[in-house]
Amino acid sequence: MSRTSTLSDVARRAGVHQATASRALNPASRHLVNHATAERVLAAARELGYVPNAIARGLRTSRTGTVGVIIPDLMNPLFPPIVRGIEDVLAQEGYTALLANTDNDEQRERALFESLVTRRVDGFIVATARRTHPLLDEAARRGLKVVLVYRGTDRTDFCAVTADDWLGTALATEHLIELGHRRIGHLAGPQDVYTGSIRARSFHETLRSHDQDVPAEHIVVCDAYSEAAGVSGTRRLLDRAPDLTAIVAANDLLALGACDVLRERGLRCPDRVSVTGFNDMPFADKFDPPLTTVRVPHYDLGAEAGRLLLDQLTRPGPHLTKRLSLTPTLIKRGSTAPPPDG
Amino acid sequence: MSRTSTLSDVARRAGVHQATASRALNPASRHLVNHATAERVLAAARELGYVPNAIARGLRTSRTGTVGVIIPDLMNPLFPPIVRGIEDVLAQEGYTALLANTDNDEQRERALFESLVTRRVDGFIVATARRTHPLLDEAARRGLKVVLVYRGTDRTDFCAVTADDWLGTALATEHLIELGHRRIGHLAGPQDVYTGSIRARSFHETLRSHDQDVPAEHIVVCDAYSEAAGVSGTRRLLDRAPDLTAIVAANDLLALGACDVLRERGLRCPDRVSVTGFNDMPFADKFDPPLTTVRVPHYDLGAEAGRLLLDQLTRPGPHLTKRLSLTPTLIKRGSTAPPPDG
DNA sequence: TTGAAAGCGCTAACAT
DNA sequence: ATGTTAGCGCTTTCAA
Repeated sequence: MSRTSTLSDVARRAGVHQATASRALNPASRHLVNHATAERVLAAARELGYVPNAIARGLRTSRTGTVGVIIPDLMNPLFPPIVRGIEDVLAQEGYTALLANTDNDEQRERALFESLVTRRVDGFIVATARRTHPLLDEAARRGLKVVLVYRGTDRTDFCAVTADDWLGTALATEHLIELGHRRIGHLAGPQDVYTGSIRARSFHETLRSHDQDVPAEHIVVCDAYSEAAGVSGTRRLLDRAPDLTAIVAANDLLALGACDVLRERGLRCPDRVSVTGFNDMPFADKFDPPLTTVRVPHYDLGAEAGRLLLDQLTRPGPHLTKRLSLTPTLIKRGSTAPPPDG
Repeated sequence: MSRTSTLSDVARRAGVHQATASRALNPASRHLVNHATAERVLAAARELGYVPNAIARGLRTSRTGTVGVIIPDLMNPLFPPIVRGIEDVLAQEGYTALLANTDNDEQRERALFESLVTRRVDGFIVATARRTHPLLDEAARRGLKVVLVYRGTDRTDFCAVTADDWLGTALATEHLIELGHRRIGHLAGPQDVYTGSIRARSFHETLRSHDQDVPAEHIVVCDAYSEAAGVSGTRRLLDRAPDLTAIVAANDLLALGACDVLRERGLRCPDRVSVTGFNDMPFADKFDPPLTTVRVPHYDLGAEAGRLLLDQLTRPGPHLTKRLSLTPTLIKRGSTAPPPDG
């Protein structure tokens, strides 16, 4: 392998000036070049195996055609579809997503964010937002273009695409009420995360609006959206309120943890205790029992977030702050049934 | 927000020349600078919120500190842990992974590959390899640094980290033999993919070495590693060989498809037909029935691949082609049991 | 220990 | 329709 060829190599071979070669190679400026000349340049480029250098172009144009996508945890199966939605939409305009997986670790997140800023991404899509989040504050301070996806934040100056978490939780809770449950508990997500707090409030309000009391011991806050957190949360919940006949979990992983504990304590699901999840993660229908859950259009969440960001990137001038909320659906499966004493 | 500040802004504020500022800011060359001066520069940088421009640096040094990671399908839960392993190792040396998700689409793969080459990544980790693969040929022609992970290829000039697929399949097959099965079928993966072909051959050889015949109709080749492909593959398999008492699936998704068909046909698993998977994907233990499968150390696969690539990137001179194989383990769960006629 | 100067590969304003 | 020129922000010889 010799040195990789550059624009001026192509220009020389085509017998034109560098600038002409540049114009010919760039679809947007090709019309400025004589057709025959352009052909010659294209041919030369092909012959030399010329690959444009995005680094050099980025330095010159100060646009890199990249977008930083910050994800809390790629192992959580709800995020890959969001990523795919983002990628598909961005690709339509020639943008590439640079994925950053923070693993729910603030250190890591800072480092990755820094690295993306250093790489001069044109914008960010953030799925790690907490209700108050230093990272977002700094992004705003730096004037970066940011769109939130899946999780909102307390600030109102960011575009965001979220699921209607309030509605989703209400659907799950009302489903249980309709089945006849009167002692329903809630495995809440972390309360510094928007989804965690809004789902908890929706649970509470929905029960209240159906004239059910919500004793404090019926709500337990988990410290992460993971199966392990669901296990310890459910243990606490059942220790305090052993007579619950149903549990609304703030997401599927927590619900899975709940099922683990029910099994461990010999409380059959759904015969003795019903469980609902949230997200309809892949294979939720394959579990034992199949999980009743709230389906969120994750792909579309990603796609819409991508569109919102593209809007900011491609349209000049100031922008409205748009907040989009997509509607979830209740998926009834085997993990919910009427209460035993129903 | 004013313009983002550059090295010369920092230099001016610290009252030194740009070059000095550069040296001070760069850990590797900091020792060339008077300690007090360096402090001044650092302070100035902090005050200005200076963020080095990786684009400019990359243009100058022709090293971007990035690695392209090409994944067939992020929705397949086996890949996220591989990615995490890669990222963790690369991060140790300051490299960043740029993820490219091809969605098993060759067009997409070409486009993403092109885009990564254009972005001048320093190397590639490829998990999409087929046994013969134009992409790899071109990468070799261009002299790119490439390490394969999870899937090998027919070429012998690439470093690769794979699981011992032969052993894994043998473990699963022998487990069924030991349970007493005498009519075992195989849901093979795509035969143009290394894992698909080696697992199929291992299945075949393992049965032969236990003096079992392998009629052609006991092996069905699926055209993808997906649940849907598993469904249609299993239908074909059972249509041809309805008396099978066990199925070795080439991966978990195919196994899931097999279970779907068994359920649809009223053949209870494992009572009537046992099923094994491959990979031990997340939540495989939660399925109904819990899936007996072969656990592969995915994270370590990724980590080792990262190390191999780092080696090529950071050590000068020519390199040996290393091929690493990691050992899988059989995980026995509820989807396997003695045959009904046992 | 620091400064001067060149140049990585490209695009875009300006000139012809 | 094409060429000239300057410069994006940085690192790195070379010179002082």
